[in-house]
Amino acid sequence: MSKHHASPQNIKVAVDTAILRIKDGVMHVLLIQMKKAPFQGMWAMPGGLLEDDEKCLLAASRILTTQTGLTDVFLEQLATFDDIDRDPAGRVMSVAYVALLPDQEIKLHTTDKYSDVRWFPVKKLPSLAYDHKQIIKEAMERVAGKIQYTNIVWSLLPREFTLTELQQVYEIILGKTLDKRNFRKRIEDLQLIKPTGKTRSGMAHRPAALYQFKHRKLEYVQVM
Amino acid sequence: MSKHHASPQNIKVAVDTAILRIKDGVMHVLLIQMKKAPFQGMWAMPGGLLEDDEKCLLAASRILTTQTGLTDVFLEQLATFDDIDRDPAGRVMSVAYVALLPDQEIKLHTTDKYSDVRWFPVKKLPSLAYDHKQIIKEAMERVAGKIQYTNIVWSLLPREFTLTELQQVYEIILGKTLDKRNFRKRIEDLQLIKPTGKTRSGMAHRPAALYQFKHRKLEYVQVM
DNA sequence: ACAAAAGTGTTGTTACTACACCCATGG
DNA sequence: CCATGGGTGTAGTAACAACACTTTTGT
Repeated sequence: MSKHHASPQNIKVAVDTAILRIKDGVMHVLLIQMKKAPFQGMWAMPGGLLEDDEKCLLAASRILTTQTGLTDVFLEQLATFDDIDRDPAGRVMSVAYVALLPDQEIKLHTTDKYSDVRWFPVKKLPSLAYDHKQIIKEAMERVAGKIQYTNIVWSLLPREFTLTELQQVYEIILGKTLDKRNFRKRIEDLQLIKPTGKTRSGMAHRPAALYQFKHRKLEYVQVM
Repeated sequence: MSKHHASPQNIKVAVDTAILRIKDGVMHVLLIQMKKAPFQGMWAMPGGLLEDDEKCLLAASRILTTQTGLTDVFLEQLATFDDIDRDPAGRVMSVAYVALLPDQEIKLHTTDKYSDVRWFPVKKLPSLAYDHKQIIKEAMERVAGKIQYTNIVWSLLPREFTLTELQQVYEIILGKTLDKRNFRKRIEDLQLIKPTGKTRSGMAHRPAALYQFKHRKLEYVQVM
């Protein structure tokens, strides 16, 4: 309803982005190390206060591009976190976003705002500022849920990939192994991907056929 | 990350609640009619600006209680809506919530803030203020999705209910008819409900056995 | 006795699971 | 020729879909 009272609000709005990617067989999240008190030396998700004329999604996108240089990736709102004392500096609520990146070389852009930027396995997080531990947990739950009834897995894979790579993404996110033949049957039935005709050779085994997604945008399909 | 800049923000935060309930066989949403310009005479979801020391969930709960007098109902965050010009009076973002109520007599509390309060079928909405049409649409999608993989259906039913009433809730939300025998088999397998021993008589047909949910809180189960 | 909703089983079909061997390549 | 991961089919089982009649009550 957004009705206006006489008394002005004293609430600030920040946007934080959980930037997720699979690396070395486990899910990683991009964290920055903070320079200033009260969280000096601690790690946090990249984020910042929202500008007056900026949509949250745009702010999340800006944060993502600043840190990674990437633009065309999966990005969606997760939830808004507003515990009264989540920020010791005052009432700051965070509209959190989730970004999913393919497993590729990413040049991390360190800015002078932070003392460091790094990928951390989500299961081995350092001590985090604010309520970011909770936000990352919910981001993971969102991904694990959504990979089962949508095609978002495309966002975690490069344009061309092998069936084994596709299967590994599912195995990592769901935390269980899958039967190769049953998995391939399932994927074929869904008709989400098509062979590119190319193969990936150079390894000491039979070359794997490369596939690509027919559509690289969110669709709803019962995968598992 | 919630870092603080020198320039103060000029963004307000409101909380709006989509209060949903099944009535006369279709989903209804509670709307209030606005008194003031620029949306005078138009309808909107109840809501209001967030207080400085108030959590969003608490604000949503307060809104719900103010309008309906109810307290112990399903209430969860939906999403945050922040189109720059969603409110012509300035930058006001809305943290939207969804409330689900059982189909029972509800005394609506009209306050002098609004000129009217009413239930509207979600498929026959009047002209709505702000982006509330979109918010209600997303609320409905959330409910339709969540009823399939959780037990939230309890929130739309009274404490005691018949199997037919339970089935009707699914049929209304999913928008399709279900086979009675298959439905009952499914529900029995899930073990979410138990018979109360009582029956509902007084109608010109065989009395129906009454059931109740074992747990009236959110659980994850594949229902359909 | 009639109308109206409650309650109840079986069968065919489809989807899922479990499982093992040959293939193509690089070293 | 050996090591490595790529690629493929079948059979048994479990889940799901389709379907119709009898029961109990109120009028």
